Amino acid sequence: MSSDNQRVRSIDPETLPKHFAAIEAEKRWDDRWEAWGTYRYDPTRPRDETFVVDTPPPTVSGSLHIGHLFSYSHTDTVVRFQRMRGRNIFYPMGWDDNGVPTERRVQNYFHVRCDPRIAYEPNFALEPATAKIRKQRPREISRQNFIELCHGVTEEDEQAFMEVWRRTGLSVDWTQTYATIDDHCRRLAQLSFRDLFEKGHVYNVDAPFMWDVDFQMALSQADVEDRLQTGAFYDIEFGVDGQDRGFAISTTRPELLPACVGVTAHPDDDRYKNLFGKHALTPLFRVPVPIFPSEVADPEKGTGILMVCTFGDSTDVDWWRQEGLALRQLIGHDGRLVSVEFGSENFPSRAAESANRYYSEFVGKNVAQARKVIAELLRDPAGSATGKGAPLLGEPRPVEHAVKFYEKGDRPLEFVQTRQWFVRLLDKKQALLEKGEQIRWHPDFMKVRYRDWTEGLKLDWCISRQRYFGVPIPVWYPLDDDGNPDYANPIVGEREQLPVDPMSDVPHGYTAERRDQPGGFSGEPDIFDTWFTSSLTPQIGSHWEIDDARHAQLFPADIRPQSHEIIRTWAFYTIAKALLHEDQIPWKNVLISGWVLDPDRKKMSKSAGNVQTPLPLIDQFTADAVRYWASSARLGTDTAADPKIFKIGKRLSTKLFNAGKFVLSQTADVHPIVNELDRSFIARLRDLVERNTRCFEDFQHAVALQETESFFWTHFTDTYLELVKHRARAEGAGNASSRGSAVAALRLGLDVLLRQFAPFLPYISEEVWSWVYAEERGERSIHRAPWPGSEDFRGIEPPSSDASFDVAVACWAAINKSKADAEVSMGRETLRLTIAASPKSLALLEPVLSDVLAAARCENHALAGRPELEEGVFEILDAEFAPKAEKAPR
RNA sequence: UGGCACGUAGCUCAGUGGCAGAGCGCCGCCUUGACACGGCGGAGGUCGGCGGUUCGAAACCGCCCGUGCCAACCA
Repeated sequence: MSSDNQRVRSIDPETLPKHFAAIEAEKRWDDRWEAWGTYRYDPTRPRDETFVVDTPPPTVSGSLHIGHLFSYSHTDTVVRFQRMRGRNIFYPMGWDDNGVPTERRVQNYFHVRCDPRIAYEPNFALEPATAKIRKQRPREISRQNFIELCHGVTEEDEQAFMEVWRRTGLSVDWTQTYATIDDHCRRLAQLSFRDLFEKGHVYNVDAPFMWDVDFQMALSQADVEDRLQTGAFYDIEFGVDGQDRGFAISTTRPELLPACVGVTAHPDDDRYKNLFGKHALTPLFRVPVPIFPSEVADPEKGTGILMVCTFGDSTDVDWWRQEGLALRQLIGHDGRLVSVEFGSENFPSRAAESANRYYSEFVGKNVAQARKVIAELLRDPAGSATGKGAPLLGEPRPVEHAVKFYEKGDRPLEFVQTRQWFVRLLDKKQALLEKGEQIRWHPDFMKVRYRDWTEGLKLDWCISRQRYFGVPIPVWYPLDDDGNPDYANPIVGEREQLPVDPMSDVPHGYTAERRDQPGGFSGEPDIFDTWFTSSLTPQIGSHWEIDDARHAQLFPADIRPQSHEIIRTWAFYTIAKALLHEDQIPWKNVLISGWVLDPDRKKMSKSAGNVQTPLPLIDQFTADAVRYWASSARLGTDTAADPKIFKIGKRLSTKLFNAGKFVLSQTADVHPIVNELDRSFIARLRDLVERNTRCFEDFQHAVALQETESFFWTHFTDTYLELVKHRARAEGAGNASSRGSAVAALRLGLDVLLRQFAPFLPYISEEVWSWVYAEERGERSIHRAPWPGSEDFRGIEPPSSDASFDVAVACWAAINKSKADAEVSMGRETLRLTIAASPKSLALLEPVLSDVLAAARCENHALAGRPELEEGVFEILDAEFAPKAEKAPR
């Protein structure tokens, strides 16, 4: 070797540890990436170079589980690919701390209750409640002070969450972090409300609406789920007012009998036709109620005729509206029956005295208790509306039926008349559906969930919640001279004034003294539905209404990753907001990750008690290994948390470590890639890169991982590397070219494969990259290195035959099989053998034969043409292997 | 009740019209100089069932069965 030739940069394998010390390396790289600003967003670069992620803000009360890690890993894989393609990545993290879970935690932790009427107390601080304090009544504090306590508690959680994300290797730009309760987000949410108000998309109305009696708050359609419950049909005999006859209705809610306001049956039902226009008389309470026909009544169900109450379900509300029925609200906000006076104007009765006697047994009871009471009373013949015996006919018949519940609630919803704020959506279904079509959904079929939900929308979006920890609705109401609020003319906070808390801040044009005074103003005590803020995450990142230039850079986002169970909430509301504010789509692509299942294929969830937390898994298997498992799942596919898969990932990263050690410890002169086998390997590598690039562009990361892993194992370590390792080590002046070609191809192979793996296995790929490539390529982090492309293969001649690589591998495998059959090690020297194959195959073998023979350690060989053998098939004849050496020379 | 997805080797899953695949597990062998946290070789499948389209179906169509999810079913 002449001394003026340039040597490749190599490592001394002795300087590397025997095994990859993952935990140490993960920490080291996390620190360096942070110090280097590897994942920092650059606001000076143009939009078309920027890739924007609308990150899901995890709820910070509670803890992250492996399902979070799963879907966030998918996002990170996409992001790392795009970064290597040169895109300027905007990848923030958000914390969702609004909502009921945080509220409950703070109430318990400090033993406090929020009362929004109380004034803010500056410099307020509390210690966690002691046992002694807990025995006293909870301390009542202002909303702003309550929010500050929530902040304190959530900050600890945020730190813990950030630690998990860092150890997962998420390439988040932590300088862009937001929290849904912080000033910025409250301002954005209130700006959103103001914009919707100005555009006429929001309204408030006092009307019956879905209500959870435990949380004592209104709900939106998306908060509600059906649960199958066992109930019972009660057949109850009603009288006909002024006549001596009766009929039987069927109901599952007999306790609402005192709230009965009407009776209805199908207009074509011959049994009841003659009753329409007359009045029925309820048993026990003897209230006359109108009997009217309704198409909605099902003659097949129950007795075919039913009572309409205030309010058993949403159909009752419809009838109440359509028929102009009376309103007899018995169920209070707390779910207990309120006191009423039969014989009064709104509760007429033909027997007020007995009605009040009966009803006195209901007052203060909850629904379940009231049902028991009425079940007994209905057995009393004295209560009959017809005088023909007990009102209850027969025994209640058990029935399974769907009942609406708040998804976080324990008792069925009631319909209660309250004043709430709404966003008008029902008139915008078509536009919402069109926006859904403009967004690309991955996998595509998830779009159906959005479409079904949107088409099935029955109610406008109720956005007011009777809670404290959240974003206040920025509204005050003028009070007239009698002190009554003018809800039709609310005062909305001015843009520059936001964020405001109307319970402590004062509207423009008023002074604080005029709060709750006649002629003054009154603040809205409610807060927004948590989705009202969460639906703005793209705008929160882009600083909509605050920084127009930044908004133009970052909106709409490129991707929205999320899970499928919140398509009807988070995705739906975000699309709605972008539509209402700017007639835009909020993002170009939605990436839906599946659920993580436990080893028994059950959904992993807190309520099921089968959750796994990420850190122990990372400690045990390494972050790369856990990410490998996550990345191996396609979008939308539910996936079991399987230790077997983590182990495969760990094995892969070990293999990369070892292969890297081998390849980069080879020494040789810098030399072009010229040998046939080397060129055919590089041609294969080039195909891989092209396929993977297409996969990533189409969000098929799992396919890219599978392809890369399979190539790495099947075409690199198990074959190519074994076939050329002898040539790569061959000393001697005559070997400089072939040796240099082998080393160059090995190094290019490793280089490209590391970069193919980098989005999935950020730590091990960075580690191996740092040994040589970082300096050699002038890119200190692989995660900022360019994604491989044609420039990596420039100047390398294609192989003379596309088949060279396969032929070499097939021939070598045939020799290996003969060794396996002879039960000798693969490394055993082969004294002689005959390679039989078709003449064509032998011709193809010729340019790579020397590498095959070297790998087989074969000293003497013969070739035998066998036209009958299929092309590419090799048979080994007359193989003779050296006897086992006593001991290896080294 | 409707919609969507899924059903392929013992397990976990790839495979969108052309010879049924991978990893794990299993069996046998090999300590070779990157790696025993390794390597080589092997066994193992009627692709849920039935019918259809096609020269050809695991794949496309229809029906059925099973599993999961979503939505509905509230008198």
